[in-house]
Amino acid sequence: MIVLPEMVNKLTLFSGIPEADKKTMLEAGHIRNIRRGHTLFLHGEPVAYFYIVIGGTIQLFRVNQGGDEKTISLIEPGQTICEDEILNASGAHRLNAKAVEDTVLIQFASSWLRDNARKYTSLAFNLLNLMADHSHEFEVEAEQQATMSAAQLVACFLQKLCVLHKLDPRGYKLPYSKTLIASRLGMELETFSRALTKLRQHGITIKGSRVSINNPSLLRQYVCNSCSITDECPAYKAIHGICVCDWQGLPKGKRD
Amino acid sequence: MIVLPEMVNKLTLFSGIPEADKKTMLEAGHIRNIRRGHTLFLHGEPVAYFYIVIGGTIQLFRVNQGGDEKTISLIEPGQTICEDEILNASGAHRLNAKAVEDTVLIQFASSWLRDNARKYTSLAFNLLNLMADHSHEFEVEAEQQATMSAAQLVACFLQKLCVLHKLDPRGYKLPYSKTLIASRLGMELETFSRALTKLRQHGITIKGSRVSINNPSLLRQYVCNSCSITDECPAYKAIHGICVCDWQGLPKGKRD
DNA sequence: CGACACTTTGAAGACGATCAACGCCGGTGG
DNA sequence: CCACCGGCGTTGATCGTCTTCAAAGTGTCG
Repeated sequence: MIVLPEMVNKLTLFSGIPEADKKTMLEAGHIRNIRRGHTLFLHGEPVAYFYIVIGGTIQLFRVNQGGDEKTISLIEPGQTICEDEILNASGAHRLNAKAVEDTVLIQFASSWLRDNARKYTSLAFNLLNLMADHSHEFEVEAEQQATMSAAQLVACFLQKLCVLHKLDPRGYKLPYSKTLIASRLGMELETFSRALTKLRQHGITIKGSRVSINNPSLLRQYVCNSCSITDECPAYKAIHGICVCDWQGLPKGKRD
Repeated sequence: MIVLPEMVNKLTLFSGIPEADKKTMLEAGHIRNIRRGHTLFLHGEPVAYFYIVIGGTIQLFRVNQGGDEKTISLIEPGQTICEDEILNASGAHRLNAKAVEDTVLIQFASSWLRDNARKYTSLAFNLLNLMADHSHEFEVEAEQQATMSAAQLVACFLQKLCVLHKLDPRGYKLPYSKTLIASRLGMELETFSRALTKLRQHGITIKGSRVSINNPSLLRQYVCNSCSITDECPAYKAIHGICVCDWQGLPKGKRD
């Protein structure tokens, strides 16, 4: 018998399902360990499993013609992988996945997800919720990529890191390599590095992998100015706790 | 009593639901006409309805600080609006929507969607499918935006237009203004215009709103070279019929 | 201590955005 | 019928930002 970590039981994905049923459901899962740098699956392979990350980090990425990786997202403990690919008709992985560090996950046959979503309305609903949130995050990110400068993107990333990982903004360590972060932000390593330099003038200092955000105005809750209706942007706040969409510490199009 | 267009009955969204039940469900809808240029809803307003477009086109867009619009997507007959916002917890619109041309849609109270998804497993499943597809399309688009040059994006757009609207590539009329297309592709009108000029050298001619694609190699079914596994990219083909991800007629980084 | 991965810095070039001017066209009003 | 206007698209010039290539610097782990 497998002892599932307590956190899996508490996932909102399984909320609304009777405890007994949940227990049975989760017993179908198998623990899997992926060594740092090893591959979980590749683009084009058939979609066989649904995964829940328990420890470590999984990188989802594409490889373009030139051979370099573009990171789509980084999956952390408590998050899931492949729900969309399973629920989609295509049947093949659309991304590559590998472990950034030694990673532990639980895997379920993909039919497990489909069958249980059919059986438990709550699960189907939680999945709908999850996917709606994802696609919203994606929209926001796409807009930011298009609108903001490299330095702004980096600043937002560092801020979000604090909020989501509950780090102390006064001084924390980057959880990933700079190369990985640059790839995650869709920029070249050199651009990322130069962005860090610029941020020093705005109260964000980075030495090695040690970050500290000293500009107090970067730490309070933001109110979104870019909304067309009111001064507040509840949608953003609901998801991120902060409203990063209007971080304007670095006006665009201005020389240093 | 409202006479619903036949097409609504055939939507895959409602597949698997008994005809009688479907009929009752759909009778809850109200026809709504939106005049060209008029607004359907604004960012920040509460999410009140689920919409199915029957005729015309709805533009979903954001307005950024500078005041100009960034088009997120163009919704055509047979497509739906707001399913994600309804299934998401936030409760407020995250986008603006207006009619590009005179548009007809059916609207349902947002609770209608939630309740019926709870009642009919098939509907919940079809929604999951739909959203999984959307998020995939989004991923592809985000990648293309990041990878391809303006000219490549335009070429792909024109190609897709042929496929999705079943137009004759030898000569067809742009269904939208160039300003709108440019906004949809995330570029300035000037950039779009210059891209059209470049495409002439590659067998795509545009005069006014008349397009013709003369380069035969741009018309056959594409096989994806950028996949890491095989020569074929079933995921792309499944969705688009063509694999636009490897359109390389215009090598990047080369001067004209 | 040396090897190697990772990061920084510099210089040059490509690309798209922006600003400005102009051309084209359809509509309106005198 | 003509003059004027506004919406829309094109073209040119300039400028900022990011990428690319190249080389040097830093850190870590055997």
